[in-house]
Amino acid sequence: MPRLPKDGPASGAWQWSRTAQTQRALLDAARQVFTERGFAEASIADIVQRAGSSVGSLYHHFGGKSELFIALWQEHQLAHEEAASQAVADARKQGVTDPGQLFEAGARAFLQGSWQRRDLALLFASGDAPPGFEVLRRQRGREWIGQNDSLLHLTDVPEDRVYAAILTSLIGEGSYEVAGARNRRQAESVIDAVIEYARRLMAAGVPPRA
Amino acid sequence: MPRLPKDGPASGAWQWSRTAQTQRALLDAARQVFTERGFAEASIADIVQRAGSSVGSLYHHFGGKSELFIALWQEHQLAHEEAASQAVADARKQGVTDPGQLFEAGARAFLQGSWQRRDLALLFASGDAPPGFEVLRRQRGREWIGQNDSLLHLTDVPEDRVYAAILTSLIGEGSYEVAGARNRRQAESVIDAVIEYARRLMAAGVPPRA
DNA sequence: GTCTATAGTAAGATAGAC
DNA sequence: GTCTATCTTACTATAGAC
Repeated sequence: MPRLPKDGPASGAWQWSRTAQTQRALLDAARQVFTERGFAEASIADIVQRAGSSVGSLYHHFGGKSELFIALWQEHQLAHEEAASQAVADARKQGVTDPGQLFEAGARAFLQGSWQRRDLALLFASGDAPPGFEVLRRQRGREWIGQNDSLLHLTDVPEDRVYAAILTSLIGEGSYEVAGARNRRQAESVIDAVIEYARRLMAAGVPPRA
Repeated sequence: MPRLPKDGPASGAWQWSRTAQTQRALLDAARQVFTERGFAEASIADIVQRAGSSVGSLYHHFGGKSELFIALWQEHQLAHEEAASQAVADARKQGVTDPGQLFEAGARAFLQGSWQRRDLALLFASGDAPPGFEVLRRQRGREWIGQNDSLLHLTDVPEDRVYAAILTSLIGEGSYEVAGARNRRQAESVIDAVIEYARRLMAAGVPPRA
């Protein structure tokens, strides 16, 4: 089923590179197939078929099934984090200075993003992912906590790692439960609960050292 | 390389079934290979070779690579939970009645188990596992919380699920960090930190409902 | 530089003899 | 119950058209 060359760039309005189009088509198809069937069950053939592309193309642009999955995650993650950063910036503009409240604003925006784009949030929290993905998630989560909760000067000592890891997994688990909510109202209720737990955790800072 | 039938149950002392021996050999080999190379990278051929068994035997007893992995996890999990239950029972005998303190005793025993058997704890927290494993973990974690923290009557409403999920992932992440500690002293220090965070989380019970 | 078609390879799964 | 031989699937690599 070859594409028709007739349908090419007629009106000079868009000379978007062919590359960008192909990558977008593959990412969109990947989103469909991965969210429907999970990572392991998804087949490359299925993805490229829906994208109207080819196996070789996928390997050319992304390097493989795993890398395509990770690219999809990075896109999702970026949207999440931008929303959170924006929310923090807005709060700052309105005069909020308390780090706890700023973190809360960011976390709330982050979790609301999990409700929009539920499909992806559930996928990435399902554990059905390529080898090494969990490591990436942990790294990213730790970096994110480090940025947002700038009050804490997190180092590489285990006690700090535990704090960051637990805050991250709290947000992560919350994200999963939000995505699984039945309706918007329920999602908001879950978000409130998650924020409350985060507040408790941060209340007294890191525990005293030896 | 066929096994010699000569070496059978000579002195009637042990009539352990052949089945039990084979399963043990496969589980032991699986522990070695999975902890060394992870789930995805591990090959069935490698496992059966180290076990002195065969591919067909593995499929006969366990059903496949994934099921073998899960059987290994269940064994590990059982040991963890028995240690925790024992610790709770001991605390009760010594007159402790406060649910928070009882939970703490169980959680501490659980985390100490992650330090012994570090290899398995790291494996199961690495995310490199068969499809569906994450679902099993969540289920088991939720059941465990439900048993141990009997003060809370957890139901299936999202707010309760969040609480259970977060407490579970707190213990899970803690378990991972404990297993990655450099020495016993450091592990104890991490355990203290995790217990402290759990205490904060449980301090005020579940959040108020609408 | 971009993509298609196709062959190669590795490994998990299965069937059937013993 | 155990094991070998075989099958199937899907990732990987490559040659060459446009």
